[in-house]
Amino acid sequence: MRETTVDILRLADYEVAAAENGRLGVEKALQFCPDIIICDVMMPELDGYGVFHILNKKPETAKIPFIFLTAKSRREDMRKGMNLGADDYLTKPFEETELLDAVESRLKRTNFLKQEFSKNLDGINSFFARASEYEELKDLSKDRKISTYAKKQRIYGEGGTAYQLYFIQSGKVKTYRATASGKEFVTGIHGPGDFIGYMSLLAENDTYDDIAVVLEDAEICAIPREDFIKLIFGNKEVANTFISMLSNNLREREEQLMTMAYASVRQRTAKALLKLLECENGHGGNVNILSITRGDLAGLVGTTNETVTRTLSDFKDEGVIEIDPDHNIIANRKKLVQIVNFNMAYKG
Amino acid sequence: MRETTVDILRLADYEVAAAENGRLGVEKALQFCPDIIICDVMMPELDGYGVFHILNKKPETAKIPFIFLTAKSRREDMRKGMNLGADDYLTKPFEETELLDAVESRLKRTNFLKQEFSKNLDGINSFFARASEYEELKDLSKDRKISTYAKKQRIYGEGGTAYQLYFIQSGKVKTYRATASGKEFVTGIHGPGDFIGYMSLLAENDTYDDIAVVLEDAEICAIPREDFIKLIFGNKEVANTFISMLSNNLREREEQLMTMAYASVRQRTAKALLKLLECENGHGGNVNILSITRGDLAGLVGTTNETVTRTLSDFKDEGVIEIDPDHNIIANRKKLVQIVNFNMAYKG
DNA sequence: CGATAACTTGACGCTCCTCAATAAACGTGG
DNA sequence: CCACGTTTATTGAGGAGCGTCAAGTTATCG
Repeated sequence: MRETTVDILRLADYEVAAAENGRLGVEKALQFCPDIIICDVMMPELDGYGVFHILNKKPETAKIPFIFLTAKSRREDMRKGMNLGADDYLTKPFEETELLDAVESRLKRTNFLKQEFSKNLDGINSFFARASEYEELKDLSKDRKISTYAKKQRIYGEGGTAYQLYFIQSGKVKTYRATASGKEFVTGIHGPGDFIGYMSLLAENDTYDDIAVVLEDAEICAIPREDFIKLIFGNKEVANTFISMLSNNLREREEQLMTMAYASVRQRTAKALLKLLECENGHGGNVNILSITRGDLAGLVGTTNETVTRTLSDFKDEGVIEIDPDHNIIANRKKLVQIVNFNMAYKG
Repeated sequence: MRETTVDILRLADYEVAAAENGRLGVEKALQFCPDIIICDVMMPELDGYGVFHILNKKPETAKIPFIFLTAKSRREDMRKGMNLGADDYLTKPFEETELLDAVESRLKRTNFLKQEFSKNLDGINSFFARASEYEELKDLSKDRKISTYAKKQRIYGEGGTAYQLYFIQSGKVKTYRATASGKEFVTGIHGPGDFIGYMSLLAENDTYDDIAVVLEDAEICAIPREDFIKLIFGNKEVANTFISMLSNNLREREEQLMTMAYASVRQRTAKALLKLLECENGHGGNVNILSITRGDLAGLVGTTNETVTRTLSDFKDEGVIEIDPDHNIIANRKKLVQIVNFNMAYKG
C-alpha cells in the first residue's frame, strides 16, 4: 500500500520520503520539513492521530498540509481526523487521480507562500502581486477595467465607505491623514505595483480613515471588497502569511513612532529620504533622484514646508544631496545614513 | 432525507432552516446568516458547488462553515467539494452522531468569534482570554505555572529570542523601546488580563524588539510559542479575527504617529492620561486616579521628565487634574478631552 | 539612617513653527 | 500664445515650545 502510493507520487515527479510507522514518520517529517504529509491512521508504534497531534504542535511543521488515509469502511476514523483539524483525507482504496488531485490542490494553496515576503509594506504588495498569479485568485488584479486618474484627483477619502482596494498600474499616489489644524501627515507614497486602501477593508468600521490623492497621473484599477476578503479570509495559508506581514508593519510603525518622538527634524528628513529611495528602487534598482514636493516631504517627516526647505538647504551645503533645477533631490545615501545614525556627539 | 436531517438537528436543539433547492438555499442563507451550512451536492436549480461558490464570494457568508453532503458512491464529488475549500463533508447515509459531531466540531471553533472584539489592544487581550476558554485551547493560560516578578524586574528584553508570550495575572508592566541616545519610548502600560510579547512571535525574525519591565509586583505566566502559534495559525476563524485586530492596531498607531508629529506636548500629555484612564478602567470601571511615575509618563508622551512635571503642574493650576500627596494624578476627563480637542485658537 | 531614586522648579538656549515677502513655475481661459 | 491668478520653493525675522543642565526637596529601600 505505502509503496504503491510512493510510486504514484514519484511518477508524478514529486520527491517522496516514506516511513513504515508513526514514530519514524514524525522523525522524518521533522527532518525533511516536507511540503505535504500523507498519513495513514492505522499504524504500528504511533497512530495517525498521534502523528498529527505531535506535528501540529511544533511550529516548524504545524503549517504543513496534512492528509489522512483511512479505510473506506472506517468512517468514524475519518470523522475524527477531520475534527482534529486535518486538511483533507482520502479513503482506501483510492484512485491515482484522487490522490494526485488532493495533493495538488493543497500544494497549490501553500506554494506561493513559501516565497519570502519581506518585513515592510513592500512585502504586502509583492504578496498581493504573487498571490494574484495563482489560479483561484487570478482575477484579483487581472482583467479589470483600469481607470485613469489625473494629478491631484482624489481616489478615496476620509470617511467614505470602503468597498474596494486599489492597485496602481502606473503613476504615483500619496496617502495621508489630515489633522484638525489642517496639516497633512503623509502615511505613504505609492508607485506602480502597490496596493492601497486594504487596511480599511480589514478593520472594524469599514470607512477609510486616510485620504489617497494622485501625485503623478496614474492608471489604477479597483478590486472589489469581496474578492479581497475571499483571498484573505478564505484561505488559511494566505491568512497566516498576512498576519506575519501585518505584525511586521506594526513593528515598523512603532519604530517610526519612536523616531518621531525623539529624533530631530534633520534626522527624520534623512530617514524619510532614504525610505523614499528604497521605495523608488523597489526591486533592486539604483536611482538616486527623488521627485517630491517640499510639502509632501514635510508631511512625511512631520514638519512644515519651510523647515524642510531649510533642512534640504543645509544638506546641500554639506554635500549630502544636490538639487537640480527642477527641485529634484539627488541623494548621497552613505551621507544620509550617517546623519540618521549620528547620535548627538555632545551627549554622554 | 432533508427532513430527517432537520429532525436530528432540531432534536439536538439547533434552530434549523431548510430549503428544497440550491437557489432557495442561497436566499435563505443570505437572509438568516446561519452559524453553519449543510448542503447537498445534487440539487435541482443550483447544485451544491454553485451554492458554495456564491456564498463564498459574499463577505457576509464567506466565513460560515460549510459542510457538503455527498452520496457515498460518488467519491469524486466529495473530492471536488473539498478542493473548492469546503470545511468538511459527510457521506450519505450518515449516522446521527456523525452529523452532530461534525456540526458541533465546526461550531465550537467559530462560536467565540461571534463575540465583539473591539478596535484596540484591549481587544486582543479579551480575544485571547475568551479564546482560551474554548476546549481545544483551554491550556493557553490555565494550568500553567505562575512566576512572581518583583518591581523593576525585566520579563523579556530587546534582542532576546522570542519563544513565549506572557499573560499578566496581577500587577503592572510597561513595554518600551530604547533609543540610541538612551531614552525610552513607552509602547504600552499593561495590567491584569493583558497579554504581552505576542507581536514578536508573529513577525519575521523572532527576537523581541521591545523590553518589558515590571512596574508593580506581578504574577505572570508564560505561554509557549507552540501553543500560541497553534491557536493563531491552526484555526482559520481565529486567524481571521486576529487579522482584523491587527489592522485596527495598525490604524491606531498611525493615528498616534500623526498626533506625535503635530500635537503639542500639552495635548499629547492629555491624550496619554485619557488613554491610561481607559486602560485602567478596562471593562466599564470608573476610576480617575492614576499612579504612574513621571518618567514613564514622559516615555509615553515622548518627552522628558521635566516637561511632564511642568505640564502636570500647569494642568493642576488650571484645575484639570489634582495631585495627591503620593504624586498620583486625579483626573477630570472632560477637561482633558477639551485640551485634546483644543485647536490653537489663534489659528485661522 | 544613609543612599538612592523620584519629583519639582529655575535658568538658558536651541529647534523649529509662524508669519511675511519674493521669485519662479504652473495652469487656465481668452 | 500670452496674461493672469495660483501654487511651489526659498529665505528672513521673531519667538514659543521644549529639551538640557543644575540644584533642591521629598519619598523609598535596604
